[in-house]
Amino acid sequence: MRETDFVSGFARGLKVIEAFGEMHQRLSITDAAKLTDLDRATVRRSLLTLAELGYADYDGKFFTLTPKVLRLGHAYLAATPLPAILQPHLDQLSEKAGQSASASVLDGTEILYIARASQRRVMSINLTPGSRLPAYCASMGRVLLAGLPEGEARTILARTELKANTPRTITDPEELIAEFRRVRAQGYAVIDQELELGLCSIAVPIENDRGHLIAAINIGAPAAHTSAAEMVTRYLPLLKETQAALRLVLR
Amino acid sequence: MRETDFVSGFARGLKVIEAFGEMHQRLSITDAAKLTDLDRATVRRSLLTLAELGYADYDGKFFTLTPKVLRLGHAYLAATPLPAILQPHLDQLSEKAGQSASASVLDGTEILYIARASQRRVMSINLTPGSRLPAYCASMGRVLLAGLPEGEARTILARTELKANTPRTITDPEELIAEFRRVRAQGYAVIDQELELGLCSIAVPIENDRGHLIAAINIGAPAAHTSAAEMVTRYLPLLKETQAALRLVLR
DNA sequence: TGACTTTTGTTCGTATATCGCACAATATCG
DNA sequence: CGATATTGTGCGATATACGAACAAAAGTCA
Repeated sequence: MRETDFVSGFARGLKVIEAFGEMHQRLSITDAAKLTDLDRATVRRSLLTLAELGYADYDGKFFTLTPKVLRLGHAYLAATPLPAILQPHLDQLSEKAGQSASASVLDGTEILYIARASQRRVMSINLTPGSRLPAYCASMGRVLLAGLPEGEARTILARTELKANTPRTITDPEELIAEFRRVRAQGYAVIDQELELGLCSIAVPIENDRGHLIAAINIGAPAAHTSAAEMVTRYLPLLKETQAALRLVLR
Repeated sequence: MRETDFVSGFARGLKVIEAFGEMHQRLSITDAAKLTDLDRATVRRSLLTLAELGYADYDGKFFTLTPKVLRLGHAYLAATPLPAILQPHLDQLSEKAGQSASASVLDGTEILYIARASQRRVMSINLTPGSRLPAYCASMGRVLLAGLPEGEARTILARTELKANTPRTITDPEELIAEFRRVRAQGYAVIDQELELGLCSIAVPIENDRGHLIAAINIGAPAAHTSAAEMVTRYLPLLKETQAALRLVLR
């Protein structure tokens, strides 16, 4: 690609949109400039453009995103067949297990939920398609990272802020790499309250008919209800069953 | 706003992202140019920019969006407090009713799901936050349109493609306006299989403590399970209860 | 309160990058 | 293989980004 085939104004604008997130529903021009590391004048133009197009509101001081930006993200969910294919399988799985079932893909250092069948809400976090969690401490993340060449997994870990969400969280890169090997060998990953106290989950990889890893699915359950050890005996067969069914329909 | 405060390269790029959707998971440069009505060279630069940034994949012929674009849309869901505030109320509502409960806002001619507590999947369509439905034939859409000044509602209807999804769908603008008046008077809207055969739903408006309409919530149920008439007696009290609870916590 | 400092928003001229056109190259198909 | 459609490229005209300077608030402290 040539230098001139890159629209930097567009790239800058996308960076500005991403500056809104988690902790930043309202951004002043200066806030956004700091977060994006762009010039204030440039950020201002991007924000005014967003406002003009209806993607943002402006009260003269702060900018806020409008629901219209969901059109952008949703273009993916609507356009890609994967979530739609997975959904009914997750529904079935969730029903049989009596617990929430989800599917995710890897995006950088995070896993990204692309479909979910939720039973009762047990986590403090509200997960929906589009939600993200750090890969290193999530069961689906372990499975997805384990499916990568070890060098790539290391690179991703190096870029991750490995923080201990609970006392049980593994934060040592070497320990994680060892865990990935175990996951690869046994074909599933179990997380015992590493993300949130009281929450266990088990995940298996989803491959297409050519054996290429494309996603992961999991079942999450309250630790009070199912111990980490029980997760395997109780839910692994169901996950394997879904995994096998999906391998046949995914190209 | 001055002419020069608008970054057209950014606006064009966003238009290109939106070209992906529903029926368009894979777009060639020419496809995208036709859909966006932009010059091929321009679209090509935008697409290559998206690919360079990891928002799209390019196989030399077709572009596809990657999950990364969900970051953009999700910036809204993560940044705005409304979905997070609504979610637990919808969970409760859904549990009490034993049916799916959702919340949406109006975006142009469509309603946009911002939160959802789903029970079993009864619709052929898979709805998640970010999903859209035409406003004129959805219960929440009726409520949201009924909350607008009649002139605005007419304008939106004029921009809508009023198609009969089922034999029961109301497609006559005047009939719809009359229905909006009824909805406004009675404080709720019922849809009897206008969107999809076999599906009924009932919606109420959600106002903040200043009485300003900001969203709508609904309950959907299979027509086989609950007739349209039963929807009111069975679910309206629950919806009213949630509506009252939300009025107290929304500013 | 009022003068001073700091932060934030806006404007402007200019160097530079992007747009869109026309043409060239390549792929697709009968 | 020729016809048609699609994609890639060079170039002049135009629009945008940059950085600094200015204006306007907001904060600070005596």
